[in-house]
Amino acid sequence: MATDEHRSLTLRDVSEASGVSEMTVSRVLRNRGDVSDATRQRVLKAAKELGYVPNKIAGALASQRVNLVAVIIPSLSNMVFPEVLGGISEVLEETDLQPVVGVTDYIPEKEEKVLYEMLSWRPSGVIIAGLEHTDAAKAMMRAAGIPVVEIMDVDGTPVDAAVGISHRRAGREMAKAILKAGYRKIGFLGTKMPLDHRARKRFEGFTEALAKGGVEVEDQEFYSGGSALVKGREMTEAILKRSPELDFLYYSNDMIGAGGLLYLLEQGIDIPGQIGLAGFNGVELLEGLPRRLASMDACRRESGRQAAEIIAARVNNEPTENIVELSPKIAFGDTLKRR
Amino acid sequence: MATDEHRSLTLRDVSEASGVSEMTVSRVLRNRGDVSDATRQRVLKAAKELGYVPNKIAGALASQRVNLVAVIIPSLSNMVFPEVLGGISEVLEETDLQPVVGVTDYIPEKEEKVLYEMLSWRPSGVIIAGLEHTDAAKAMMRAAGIPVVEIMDVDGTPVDAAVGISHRRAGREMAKAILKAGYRKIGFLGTKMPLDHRARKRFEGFTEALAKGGVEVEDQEFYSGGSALVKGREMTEAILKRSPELDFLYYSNDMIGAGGLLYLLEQGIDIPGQIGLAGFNGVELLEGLPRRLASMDACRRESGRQAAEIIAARVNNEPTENIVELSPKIAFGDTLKRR
DNA sequence: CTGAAAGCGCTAACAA
DNA sequence: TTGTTAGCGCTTTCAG
Repeated sequence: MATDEHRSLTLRDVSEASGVSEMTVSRVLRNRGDVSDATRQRVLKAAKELGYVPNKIAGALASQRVNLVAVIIPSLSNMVFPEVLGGISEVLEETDLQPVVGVTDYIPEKEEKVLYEMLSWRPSGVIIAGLEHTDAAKAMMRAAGIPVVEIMDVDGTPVDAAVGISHRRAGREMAKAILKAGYRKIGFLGTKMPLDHRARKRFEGFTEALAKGGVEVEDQEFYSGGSALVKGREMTEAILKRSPELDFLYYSNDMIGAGGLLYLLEQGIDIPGQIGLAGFNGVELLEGLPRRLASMDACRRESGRQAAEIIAARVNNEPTENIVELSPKIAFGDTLKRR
Repeated sequence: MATDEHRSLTLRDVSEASGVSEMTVSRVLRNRGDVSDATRQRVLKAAKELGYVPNKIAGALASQRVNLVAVIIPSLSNMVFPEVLGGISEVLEETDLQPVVGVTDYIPEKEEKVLYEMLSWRPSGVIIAGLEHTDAAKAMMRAAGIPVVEIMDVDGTPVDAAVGISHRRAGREMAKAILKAGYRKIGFLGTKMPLDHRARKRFEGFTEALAKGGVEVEDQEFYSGGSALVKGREMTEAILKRSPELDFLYYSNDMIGAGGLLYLLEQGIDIPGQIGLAGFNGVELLEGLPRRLASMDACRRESGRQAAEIIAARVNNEPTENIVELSPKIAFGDTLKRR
């Protein structure tokens, strides 16, 4: 009584079942080359009846082609990244390429590891968030000899190509809008995340533009972990207790901004008269709040789309732009006075 | 002047650079078998200097082992699924297995395609959301000869193993709690999604338990697409305009429930006195709203964890439970009277 | 239109 | 401790 050790079906099984050579079976299954309709039908029938699933590992090794695109992002729970992914999928679905996602949790070492792991499957391209990577990671990407698109930031030098917004500029423009609206006592609330380079760059652009207007950030508040909505409330309460003179609060993301907004409304504070608010990201999720928070769209979906398009073009040896800067627009909502 | 056609480094390159046989290089790189410390160092040095990244495709073909676990879920934008993924990663990180995510958009044909695509890479296991799949998909999973865990639902017959909550029971328990609190005129608001089997089962359990109490759902309202928060507002307004006698609204997810809550608070309606509310999922994101919506935890993270544990055990030929039913608890929050 | 032969880059199994 | 040999399942290439 032999143990029925499991073994996947192979081309050979289909070949034997259909009485056609492995080579021809392979051709049928890939729609390559000319095959008579009669044999094609026989092969298809046999493959279906057996329940044959081709082995891409063997196929990839033989053909030296892998239809995978490595997509490396910091987090899935941020809502921002699933949207980027949506843009990527949308475009890749029209090609024979497939995205494969890796998550870094904003940790450089983990990014390096994920990248290594993914490159070892020899993907056709890499889409990776941000321009900041370890030297080893950059070296790997350069050495891989495949198209690499860094997304969601263009403030820096990409390994190969980049698509995204300038966070420095985003910070500057929000600062200008705030000054123009007449606010002068400005507080900043954000994540305690030295590794979120994009948030840092926004802050830098923000303070720079304020400085040009002769204004400084009066007070700051940082958090990490926990429910962003709750943290937004708590931080807002804390910063206003400490600095009641503030007339504007700039939040590093919409979620904490929304928490702050809800808190201030409950306190009966006049928004945007007494205090103005703005966040960042243009999170659709927040439509439906009592007031629309001022924000700035980070062009997430579009970043994904364009990155995927660059990969797809490069895979076909078509020329592409190397740096695509997208322009986020300010949404004034109901929490930032318009001028 | 030869064109510098790109070619990945191979074991052979490392072998030549270090003067050690390919086999030994392979051993060093995989930490397998005994290798003298001297040669190990030489190999490591050579590999690092060259920037060698192993080719997992060849490795997998030769060893017939792939350390990938296919994870197939309906959507990434639902917040629910990233949390499941979190649980999976958490457990798999302690093994040498790696999750690979595929998304189906709730479309059975797409699920079938994604599954086929992933199985063709010969993963070590499959974790897939739900118990409803096309016959072809079920056949593929059975034929794959690898552990398969269906998650987030146990109302049905799994192909192999299942981990999750009973949505029928969840619906029943919420209905009982509502009746016990004294509400009698009940409205239901949900997604227009014939393919969301879990929402359907909750609804079935819900009406069943109401019926036992001699109560029927008085009115219903469905939506599709758009911002859930906004839809929650709109639907709530619509259903109450049509059926002002309602004293309880059961939402099929927390997001639309939150929209409804915000709307009703703005209308100055007494919650949970005049109208009670409940959602489903226990979304952390919503903490921080003016009131906490009554809800029911779907044990998302835990489902992910346990599914991953089953896969990991099976890969090592260890025995496991086949069906794990998790028990969601009602969170009464501030919108459902307690009795 | 179809088939046979020769690998793709690595590892299992065995030999030294 | 190290090396040799023979594939893994498929596709490329070249011959019918």
